Amino acid sequence: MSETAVAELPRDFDELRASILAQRESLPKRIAQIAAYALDNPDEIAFGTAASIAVSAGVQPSTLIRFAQHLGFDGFTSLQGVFRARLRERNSSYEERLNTLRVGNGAAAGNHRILDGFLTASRKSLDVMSRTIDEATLDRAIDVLARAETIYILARRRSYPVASYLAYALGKLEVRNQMIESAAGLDPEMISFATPKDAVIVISFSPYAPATIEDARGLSERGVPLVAITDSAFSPLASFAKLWFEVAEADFGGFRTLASTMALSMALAVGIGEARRTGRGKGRRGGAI
Amino acid sequence: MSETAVAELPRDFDELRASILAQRESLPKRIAQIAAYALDNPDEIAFGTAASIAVSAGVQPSTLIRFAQHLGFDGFTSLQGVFRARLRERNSSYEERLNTLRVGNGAAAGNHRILDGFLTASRKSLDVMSRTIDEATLDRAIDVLARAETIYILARRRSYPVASYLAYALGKLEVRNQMIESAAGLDPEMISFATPKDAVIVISFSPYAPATIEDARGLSERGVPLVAITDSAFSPLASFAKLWFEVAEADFGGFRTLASTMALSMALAVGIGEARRTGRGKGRRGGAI
DNA sequence: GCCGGAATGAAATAATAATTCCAGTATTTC
DNA sequence: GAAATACTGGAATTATTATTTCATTCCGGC
Repeated sequence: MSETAVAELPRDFDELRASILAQRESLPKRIAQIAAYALDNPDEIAFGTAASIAVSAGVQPSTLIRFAQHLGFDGFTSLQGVFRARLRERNSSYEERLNTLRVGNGAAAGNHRILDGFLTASRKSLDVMSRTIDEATLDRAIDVLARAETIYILARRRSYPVASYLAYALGKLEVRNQMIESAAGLDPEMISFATPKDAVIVISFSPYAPATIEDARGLSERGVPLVAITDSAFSPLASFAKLWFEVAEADFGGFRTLASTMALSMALAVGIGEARRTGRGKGRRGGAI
Repeated sequence: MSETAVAELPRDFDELRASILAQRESLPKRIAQIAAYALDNPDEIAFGTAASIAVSAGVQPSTLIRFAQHLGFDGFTSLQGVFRARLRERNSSYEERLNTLRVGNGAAAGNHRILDGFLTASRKSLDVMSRTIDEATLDRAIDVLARAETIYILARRRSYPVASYLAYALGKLEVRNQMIESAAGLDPEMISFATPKDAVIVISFSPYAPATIEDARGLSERGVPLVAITDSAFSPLASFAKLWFEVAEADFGGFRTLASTMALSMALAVGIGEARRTGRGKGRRGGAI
């Protein structure tokens, strides 16, 4: 009953692990059994019910509760919370930081905070892309684009900077490309030049520029291969582009970064360049699909 | 009540995702709302309870169950199972990937390696900026720019995407700005409008675009305050800009990233917006459209 | 070999969460 | 424009799951 030197309760998984290891000698047999099981099968603890875990670890449910209480928790549920937090933590370590970096507060360090916010948001975007990018899509996109006679680039508003970078990089790599800009009002003619032998890179994020969507749809209907970069499976682009990347950019103060979109674009450009140089995409059809 | 042709139920997350996408057009409003939420916050679904998810997605718990049934599951619990399975699997595959990245630095698939290179280079650039940015310069630059009647933006070639982003962001923030583009050949006139009451953001990296340097020099000589973003103290811009940032972008395969330049630009834009809103930038708030 | 205290197992209970039901409201169809 | 149908919100109900309780067993000291 009395606080038998339970110290403080572990707040995260590492602390919990350390706590278990520290007292493993002095634990009762069944508790030790659960402790070993927990460290070996953390996912089971995170997802299972007290009963199911008990069965698979060969103890009674009540033992699980006693185990949790031994560690200083008030029940199985809060112990389980730590195991779950461990799984989500991989994703959300930046969230916390971004939340503490609100734009408005703190007059003195305000500007530095803002920069810090964008740096953090950019890093987060990059990390998310590291984890979620689909290699197969990347390979196929580069394959399709490397085969194209002319690559049309279609992006407006917030995505326009990416388009201009792509045009620059592809130009440097001597890949023929054509930006479709809205300024001059020549878009319809430009678009009419595109054939199924060409390809389009289209970039648009919510709220989608209507002109971009319509142009993309038109091109798609005429059989021009489309590679889209967009932000969700619900994007209109996702519905009619054969190949599309989902890019989740973090934001700060309502302004989303372009960090991972940019990195992806650079990779596309260089990948296309490589494919052309090594002949992977030239006239040879029937490679990888 | 009868089995209304619900097809087969998704066994893993990818199938589930595909299933959602396939019918997204025909889903009822609230169901679609949950569908979007689920694809955006899969972790919430994996760990939350029906009630907690319902609150955070802004629907009723019963809607969640209807959503699950729409997809062919017999209830929320079995739907949740798919989200949990994904989390377990993703976890192991993420660790796998990290390992292969460390090990097979050269042998890995070409295109993925390229993307990875740009992601890494971008991260590195951000880290460098975190460490080296000069707060005082940032504060002063934002102060100067917030006072300007019109902000002129001057950047070409590789830096042009940054300029176009700045123009977009400042526009959003209702800060009057004017890009100086080379295309139309109107630059001289545009530049002639600038007065010491305005300010210029000029961005250029080695090899510096001659036109940018000349324009910047001209503006500087006419007393227009200059804020420069460039890559070294030896840059010509550093010599005649009162305020300048040194930005060291990492590169991959000879292509430098724009990650930290972009982050800095976003911070400048938002910082200017903040300064205007809070009146820090003198009294000229009416200057914007 | 017996006693006291901790540890354990098993079942009862309390808490929590999923599901169902129904009334009211939109939306479609004829 | 009316009827039918589908959708939604909210509370009631049922199921599941964590926790508590208590009788029993185990184990070291006298």
